[in-house]
Amino acid sequence: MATDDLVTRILEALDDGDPLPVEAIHRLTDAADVTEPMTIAEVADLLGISPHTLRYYERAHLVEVDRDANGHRVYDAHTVRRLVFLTRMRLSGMPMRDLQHYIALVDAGDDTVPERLDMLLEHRDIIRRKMRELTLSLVATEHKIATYGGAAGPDSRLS
Amino acid sequence: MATDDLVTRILEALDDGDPLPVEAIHRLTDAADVTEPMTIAEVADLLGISPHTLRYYERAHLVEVDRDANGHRVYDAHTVRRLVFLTRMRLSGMPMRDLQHYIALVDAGDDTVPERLDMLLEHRDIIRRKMRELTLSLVATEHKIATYGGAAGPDSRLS
DNA sequence: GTTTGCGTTCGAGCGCGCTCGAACCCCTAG
DNA sequence: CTAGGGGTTCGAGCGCGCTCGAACGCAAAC
Repeated sequence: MATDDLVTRILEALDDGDPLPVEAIHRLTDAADVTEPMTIAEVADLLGISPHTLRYYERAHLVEVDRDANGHRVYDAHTVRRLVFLTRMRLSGMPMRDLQHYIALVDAGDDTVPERLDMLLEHRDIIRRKMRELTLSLVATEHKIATYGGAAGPDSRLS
Repeated sequence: MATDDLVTRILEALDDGDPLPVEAIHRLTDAADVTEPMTIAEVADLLGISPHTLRYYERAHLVEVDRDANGHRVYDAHTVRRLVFLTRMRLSGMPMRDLQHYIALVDAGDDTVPERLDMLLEHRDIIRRKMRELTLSLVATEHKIATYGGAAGPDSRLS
């Protein structure tokens, strides 16, 4: 139900033409139902990042990952969910430093929930700000496209 | 009139709560009426970047800037407008490489308009994609905020 | 039995976009 | 006269987030 709600809101938010939100939505929903342990290649594929990066995240103490008898990494559902979260935060620009801090708080127990909440609120504002900046750039870009595409008027040499 | 149109569309686009689009809109509109030559400090201030970065952009051949009798940079309206454009493109993630290419095309004359248009179209798509990614991250972040803020349920230890 | 493929660890390297420091110059104010 | 403030050039350095290569291990396929 929570997932349904999420997807609904996402679909509402994606009012523009839809080149490829599909993959992203898959990442969101599919990841939620992960139940089987996964290999590094599978997780990398799911998240759209490289195995190198996954190992790097582990070295950075963002996740702990068990090994099988051969010493190969085994990603359980909990770890995968954390990685989905981390990947999304990275994608929206949260620095590694902050994620390391956040994860340290998570691992430190429930007492740190207020601070985590603060971080999330701040990050939410940062995302909103970025979206505003992008909107501005988008409008400017579209304006320039219209200028070039329509009448290549006196503005054409401005930039 | 073009500016009015732009601002109108920007205001429409900014439907969310408005912490600080003001400064950005100022950058857009104010920059359009630049008529006096400016110093490097003034331009840096206008664009919200450092004089160091402005010199760096010049070294990278994104702009050419005249000097006064003392060898100090003098930014004319044309150059400032180009820098406004460049800054916006940088802010929306266009790499230096691409901007260098774009500017080379601009300086190469009108024959390159189609290629420039292609670049702009591609960049527009990239911006849209980024906005979709940000939307997803925003929804996820808000969801987590709601979870933490409301009932710190069984999800609280997930991440 | 050897090749192929996927994994491991470790440390080094890289590309990007600035960012800075040093040494210098010129103008103006006190 | 001198001190301060803002500018100049040049090259080097940095922080970030990966990204890669080397050397190795194990296991299934031929």
